[in-house]
Amino acid sequence: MLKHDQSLYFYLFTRRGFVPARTLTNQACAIYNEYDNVNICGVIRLILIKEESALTKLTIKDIAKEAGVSTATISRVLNNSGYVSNDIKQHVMEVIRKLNYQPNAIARSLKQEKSRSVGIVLPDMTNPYFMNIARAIQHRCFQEGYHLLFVDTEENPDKEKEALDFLTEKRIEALILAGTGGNREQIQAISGAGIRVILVDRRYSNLKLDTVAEDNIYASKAAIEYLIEKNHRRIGIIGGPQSISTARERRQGAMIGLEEAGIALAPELMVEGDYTRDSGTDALRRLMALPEPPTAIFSANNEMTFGVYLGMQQLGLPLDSIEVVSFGNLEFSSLFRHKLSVIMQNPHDIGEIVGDLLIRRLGGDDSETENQVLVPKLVPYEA
Amino acid sequence: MLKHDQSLYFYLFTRRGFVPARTLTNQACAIYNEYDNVNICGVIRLILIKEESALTKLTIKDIAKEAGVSTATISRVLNNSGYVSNDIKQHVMEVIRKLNYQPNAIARSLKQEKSRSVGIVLPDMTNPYFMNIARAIQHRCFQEGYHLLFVDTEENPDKEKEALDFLTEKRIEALILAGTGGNREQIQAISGAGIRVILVDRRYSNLKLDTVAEDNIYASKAAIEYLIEKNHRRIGIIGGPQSISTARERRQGAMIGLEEAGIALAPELMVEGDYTRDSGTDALRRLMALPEPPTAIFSANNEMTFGVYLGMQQLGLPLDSIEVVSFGNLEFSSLFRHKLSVIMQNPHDIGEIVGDLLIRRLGGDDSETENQVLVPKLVPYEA
DNA sequence: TTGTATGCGTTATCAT
DNA sequence: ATGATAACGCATACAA
Repeated sequence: MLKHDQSLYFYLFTRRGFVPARTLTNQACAIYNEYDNVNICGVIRLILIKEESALTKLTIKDIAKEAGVSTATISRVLNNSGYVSNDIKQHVMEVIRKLNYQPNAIARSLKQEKSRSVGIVLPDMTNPYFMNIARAIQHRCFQEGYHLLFVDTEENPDKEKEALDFLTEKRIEALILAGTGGNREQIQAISGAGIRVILVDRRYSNLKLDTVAEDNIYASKAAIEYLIEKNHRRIGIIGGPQSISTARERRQGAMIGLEEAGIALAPELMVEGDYTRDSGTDALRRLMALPEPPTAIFSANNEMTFGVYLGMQQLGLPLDSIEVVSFGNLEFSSLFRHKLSVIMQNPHDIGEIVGDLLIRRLGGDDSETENQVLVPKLVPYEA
Repeated sequence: MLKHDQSLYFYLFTRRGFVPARTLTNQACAIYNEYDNVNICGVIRLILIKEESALTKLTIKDIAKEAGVSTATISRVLNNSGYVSNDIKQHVMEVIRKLNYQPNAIARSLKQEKSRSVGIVLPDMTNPYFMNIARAIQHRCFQEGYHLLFVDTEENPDKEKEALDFLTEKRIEALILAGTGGNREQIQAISGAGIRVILVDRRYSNLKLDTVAEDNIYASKAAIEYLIEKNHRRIGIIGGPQSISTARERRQGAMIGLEEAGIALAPELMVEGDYTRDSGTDALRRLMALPEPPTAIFSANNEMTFGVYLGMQQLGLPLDSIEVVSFGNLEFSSLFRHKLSVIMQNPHDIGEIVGDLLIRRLGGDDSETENQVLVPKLVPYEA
């Protein structure tokens, strides 16, 4: 129950006007407590009543009237623009605070023809890799007064198309895209319309767009070299969907590694998954069913690798019976004593680079398209 | 280079008007190729030029002029509202398609006084638990024409406050909140302003708001009972930050479990972490340093549990030397043969329930505040 | 069935 | 230094 001696505020702002809370009778307290039938303390109750109907509904006109000045002046105060005397400024700010006014960002956007929003289109919102990228970007955007409109395409080009339409209707000023591989024309069109597009993680050949991605070819090659150095000769390669650039590059890097070592490519050792867990399990089964199964595996992403281990378990194979090198961070690898080495990616760094580039581009930097490459490190398991 | 016989489209839509691409001379091709100095194939180039400057800049007036009707008619076609003859409708849609017009969602929002946006405030964007919730909600929202404005508070009440201010300025129609525990007044105010608030995962006592959360007390009690049944008597309890409702409830449930079994609460066995990995490692160290260390541990979330295992490794303890029950999904648990049981949470289900409730509320459902509770299941490890 | 005109809440241009 | 007012792009009440 509200007890009047608990009040930290001097006034209750009710529909009947201001009531000095310190002088409230217990009876009055009872009435306010009835108000919405919740038992909460005085401070909260006070604010509950005060805010009611205010927040969100007030316009610059209300403030102007209350402050006895024009809307232009209010606007100038809000934006720190033009001249406005200190007295009036103080007074206006006081009124704004008192009435708890918040400017309408939608109207502002319309007038300024600037949405101050950035679209970010990702293939999987639940994947910490992408969300670590996203978080770093958001952090930077928020600082600069931009906000992110997220859409998850679930690797589906049709959803991606919907997402892109949606975002352009929202008049995003820039687009961050880890694409499905489709919708090239639309992406090109968006870029052509003056919306800055930054590709992240995944490239589009033939599209001249800012890109921040990892050197998949180099890292995959290094992974194969590592396995060869450990005397493996039959290496299973579990690749991803070839519509995605990272999968193509990782496959290519692996092949280069084998080639340079003078090891003939064995087609039966190259299987294509779709970056999902199940496809990893399936790939392992196929590999182990070969007359001469591999002694080591290179897997193009972490989900498939997880599937590989689940597969080993299902087949009754010891988890260290096969040496594995996998792209992507695998949390549990630090707990394993198994033969699992990972190619650590840097989602946070990628996000920061994208964020910086984004802010630069939004700031009007029209210089040549950039192509930033990060080199992920191979982390061998500790024996 | 663009070769004119590669063209799949009949026309190039340039600033000089339509140019039939099939009749382009090689010289003309060279010119177009110079256009932005990118070597791409004819089809993409075509679209590049076509879209340039169009998308995003056109207004309803342009369409009206081009179609020879009034803006009102265009609006009616766009919204399927009011009467409009079939002929005109067809014609207008054709013009829209031809010019690639997309309505300005910002202007529409201002006019309709509906942002069609929903704020979602989460403590950690990189946590798959929350993102699984978010994804289900987003899915539903997208279907219904709403979009989500995400903000990550990083468990910081100050950032949360900023986020809430930001979102109300964007005139969100509803707010989904997994809160830090602070900002009660502001949350109450938002609700009071007619913005529907739905709490998810974490409750706020005294705030009468729709809530969808898990039965942490029940599940924690069950966890303790499970351990007791396995003859553990010294059970370490690693709790989370008590400002967060889930942490309070999990602690309370554990205590109830012990009490009902007639086991005295040993204060030295109850340590408080902060839901982070490091704090889990730290907690384990403290527990194992006791004169009489626990034989089992109940951990209030998955991150801390991971820390616990890292700690065991650091201390040189076998990972199965201590029986553990942990809240939250731990991916690797399915690969472990260790004594790790988990309380599986249902983020996707939570998201779906929130999504349904949200759409109902946005549809004007003003019925009594709802309090939905999901019961997470204890999944014992397989010996 | 279609068109005209007004206003949504701002900002910015022009006066004063 | 401050105020009046015209847009921004769209939806809608009202006229025709």
